[in-house]
Formats: sequence, C-alpha cells, structure tokens
Amino acid sequence: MGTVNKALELLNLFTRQRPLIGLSDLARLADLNKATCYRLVTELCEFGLVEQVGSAREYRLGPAVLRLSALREAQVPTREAAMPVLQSLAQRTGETAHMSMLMGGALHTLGFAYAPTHMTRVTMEDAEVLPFHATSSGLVVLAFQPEAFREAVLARPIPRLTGQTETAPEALRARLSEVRSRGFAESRGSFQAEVHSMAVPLFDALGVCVGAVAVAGLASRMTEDQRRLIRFALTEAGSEITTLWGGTLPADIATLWRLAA
Amino acid sequence: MGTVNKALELLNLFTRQRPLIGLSDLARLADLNKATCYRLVTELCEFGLVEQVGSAREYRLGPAVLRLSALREAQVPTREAAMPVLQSLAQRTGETAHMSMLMGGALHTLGFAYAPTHMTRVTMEDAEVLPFHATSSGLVVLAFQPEAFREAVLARPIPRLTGQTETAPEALRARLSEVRSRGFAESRGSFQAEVHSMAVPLFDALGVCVGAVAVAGLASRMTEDQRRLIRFALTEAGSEITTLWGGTLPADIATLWRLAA
DNA sequence: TCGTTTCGGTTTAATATTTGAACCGATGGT
DNA sequence: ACCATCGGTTCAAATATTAAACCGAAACGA
Repeated sequence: MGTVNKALELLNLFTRQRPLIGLSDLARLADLNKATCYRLVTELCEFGLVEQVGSAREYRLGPAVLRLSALREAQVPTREAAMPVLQSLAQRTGETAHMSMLMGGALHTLGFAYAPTHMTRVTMEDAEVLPFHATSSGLVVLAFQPEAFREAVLARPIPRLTGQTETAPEALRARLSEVRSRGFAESRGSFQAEVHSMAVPLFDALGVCVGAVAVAGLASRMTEDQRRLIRFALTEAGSEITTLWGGTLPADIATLWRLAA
Repeated sequence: MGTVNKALELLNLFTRQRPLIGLSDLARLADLNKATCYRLVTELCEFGLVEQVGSAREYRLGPAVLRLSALREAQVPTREAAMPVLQSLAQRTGETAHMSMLMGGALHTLGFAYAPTHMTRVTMEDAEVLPFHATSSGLVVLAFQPEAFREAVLARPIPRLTGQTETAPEALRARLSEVRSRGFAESRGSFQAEVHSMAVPLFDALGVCVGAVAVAGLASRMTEDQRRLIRFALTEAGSEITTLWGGTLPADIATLWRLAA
C-alpha cells in the first residue's frame, strides 16, 4: 500500500466524536508503527493539514483544509450552491433538510437547514457519517450504487441502532430494491427513535449517484399529507441540486419522480 | 524528501488562477516523473482530495476538502468566528475588510467583508495568495516573523506589481522595522494602483504572528481622519480575532495599540 | 519514595516502496 | 502521413519507509 494512502488515512481518523488524537492513539487507530505514524503526521503538520495543540501535544485537523475548501468552493460551488435549495426545502416542509455526499466509501453530511416552524426539530451536525442501513439517505444512496459496493456494505457488520433498525441483510436487500423502484427512500426511527426521514438521490454528470438530499422530522408530525408534501418537495430539490452540481437525472428516475407528483 | 510531502505539494499547485491541471502539467509543475505524479495524484483521487474531470481528464481539488474543513470548523471555528468581526469592521470603516493566515510559507486570504457604504470598493477573493512585500497584510505578517523567515522571503525575487511597489530589499527591511515599532502596516498602491490598505497582526496562543486583518479602500477616500478611524477599528478587530482564535496579544503590541488610540 | 506504565519523540539496520526511462495507443494539429 | 502531445503502464534500479528498541519526561499506584 502506498505511503500517501496511509498518511491520508490518518486524516480520516479525525471525527466529530474524536477531534483530538495523540501520537500513540493515532498509531494504534491507524494500525501503524509509532515511528511511521510520527513521520507521516509530521509531514501533514508541515503542510498545515494537521496541527499539534495543547500541553498533551495532541493532533487535530489544521488550517490548510480551510484554504483548500475555499479554493474548491470557488471552482465548484458544491455546498454554497446547494444551501439555498436546502433552506427552501426546510421552509416548505417545516422540517430539517440535509444533504450528504458519498466520499471514500462513506456517506458524509455536507450541509443542513432547519425550519423555524416547530419548537421541536431534528438536529444535525456537519461532517457526520450516516450509516447506510439505518438512514433514508444511506438507503437511497446504497440502492443506486453498483451491486459490488452494495454487497460489500451489507457484508460488513450491521449495528442495531434503535429498536426499529433493520439488520438482516436479506430484508435490507428487499428494501433497497423497493427504493430503486420508487425513486426515494424512507426510514422510520431506525437511526434515532422518533425520527422519520425521506430521501432522494443526487447524481453526477455520468448519472452515477453521488449523494442524497433528505428531510427528517419527528414521527408524530409525519402524517400522510405531510409525507406526500415532503416527497414532492424532495424530488424538486433533488433535481435542482443535481443540476446545480452539473449532474443529470437518469431518465428512469425522472419518470418515477414525475409520476409521484 | 518524503513521499507524502510530494503528494501534498501537488495540492498546492491548484490555485485560483489555475484550478484545473492535466497530468503532464502537474508532473512538470511539481518537477516529478510522470509515473510518480500519476501514482500520487491517483492516491489523492481515491481519497477525494482531488478529482478527475472532463474529457481532457484534468484534475482539480475534490469534495473531500469540504468534509475536512467542515470538521475543522466544527472543532475550531476559525473562519466562522472571525467573520462577524470582519463584517463589523467593514461596516465601521466603510471599506473592504479581510483577514489572512500564514500557511505553508505563504499568506492566504481566509475571508473578507464588504461595506455597502460606497459604490466603488476594493474586491477580494477567498484563497488568494497575498504577496508579502506589496500588501499591508503581507508587510505586517512579515514584520512579526522570525528574522530567518523574513530574510528568506526578501532573498526571493521581489516583483514590481505597480508603479508604487517597493522592491529594494534594504528599503523593505526599513519599512518592516517601522511596522514593528508602530504595530501596524500600511500600503499605498503597491499591490493594486489606487488601493490603500492598513493591517494589524494576529497572534496564536504562544504569541507567534499567524496572520493579519486588514482594511483596504480607494486611495481617494483615505483622508487623515479616515486612516485614524481605520487604525483604531483595526486594533480592536485584531485583538478580538486573536482572542477568538485562542491567541494572546504580546504585551508590547497591546501597549502600542493602546497608545495609538 | 520507588517502581511501573504511559507519553512524544529518536535512532538503526532491514526492507518494501518509489522512481525513471522507455513504451503504449489515442488524439490533435500541420 | 507526420510529429508532438496527451493520459496511462511497465519493470529493474534506487531510495525512502518501516519495525523494534530505546530515550527522558510525566503521570500513576503502592
């Protein structure tokens, strides 16, 4: 395996739950020799991708990532362009809207918007990893991935997150097939209890599914009418963001969505 | 030289002026063998740090940088935290305010804010590189860097950007010394004609200068009163952002700024 | 107070990875 | 039809990477 891969793998160890990591932990987590890890993380530091902080000399993501992301957004306004769509989606549905993107084999939250409508709402955080099997976003993205990827995910351990979480691979396969035939996914309390959500896929220029946009609300508010409204608003937002990202909606999806409306 | 360094150096080749780079160009610019370059950029691609795009199969920064920056901002709200200060600075002075950060030996724009006051304004872009010798931000950051760094920069070629650009190392050394004794820097049309700007340094927890905050306005509006107002607003913004970033103002700078007020 | 265990960081010889040059088929200009 | 360039691939030679042992400092328990 390449050295660069190992170094970049280190970057992936930093998560929202674990933003600060010491050298020894870093080596353990990455399954690297401490010396190796030290050299790699030092190189990342020199570049500003990682920085060392505090008396314990722990490491965290550095300021260089800000510069790179500013540069990226200037060229391809992925996030900035989609945020207004997300906001209007939240507004129209009165619930929390969010979008996610498939990166490095995992689905990451890229942005979200709240609706001021209700005092209770589903809260989100940026850069969170969404489980494929338990969220509507995860299901819809997985459904439109190549079979090899889908099976690889289903072959991994599937944790039960709530009482509602579906964990049987066979049952999940059935749900994914259903998602494909409907053009959207729905999850009911399988990620967090009391949270229902619906999601539609986002596509790139080659018609490959690269992410999802979703609406998550409290189960108690998810009436039949509300779900119909959300489904319609989602398909509009989905095609809008896909277009903004320079992608194209596959013809069959476009048809499915038109029928649903 | 480490392999990781070479790979990361590739990332640095992407700039606002040159956002798309083909494989051969990339190899040339980085002074790497094409095979080497190919392997490195492929590894970066796998991580989503760069992506390949278009019929010419050129490379550009990838979506993973967005995820990393979201993670970084969640932990250390460098940019988000400072933006309101920048906005109020622009408002108070009626001119364009911006902040920059020293990263990898260069000074990068991190954010900016416009004032709605005048129809004419100095426009900025994110992730731009500011020349040390020709901008007030560059001068003030350089002034507070260790001598070794300062001399290294002065030893490099110093391009004349406008008729007003000072290019003689000796004269620049004198200006830097003056900047140190005043606690702020000023530039008059040395980066872009008709643009005057003033800047103060920003410090980290160890009292090391890590960036600058500046106000840039049209020369014609830079009266004596206006400059005094800007200088005062800048010192306030400078100490505020330094604090927000978890830094501490060196005692001598604090004193200088207090006297200026 | 003394061991013990961790930490971040450094050294070394042994090794696995990286590299350079040549080559490929495709594409585009003349 | 030619020549130059492109992105990408190959393989032996060269080089950078790695594992294990070690260091002093600091935290911990007895």
